[in-house]
Amino acid sequence: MNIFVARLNFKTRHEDLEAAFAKFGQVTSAKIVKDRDTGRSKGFGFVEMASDEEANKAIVALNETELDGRQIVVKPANPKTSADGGQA
DNA sequence: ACTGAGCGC
Repeated sequence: MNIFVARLNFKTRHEDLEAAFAKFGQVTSAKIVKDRDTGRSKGFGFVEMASDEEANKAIVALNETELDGRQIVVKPANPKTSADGGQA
């Protein structure tokens, strides 16, 4: 289950997401999206969990909650499929 | 160093 997390604190790290979601289930992967050129946090990230149901309740549990001193938005992530071509 | 809606190389 891929999870999209937005409105993160700019100093929040990937391990912070992993720790936050790991409290509700097993986190398979967690990543903070940073700027490719400067390396600064874009303020959002992605979390992948092994259990879909735990990920789902983790979303409703961590959505609009405070993380690292900032309220975050947690939603199911969209597929990375592009209109040009990618995943079929 | 800063900013604050939104989807990752």
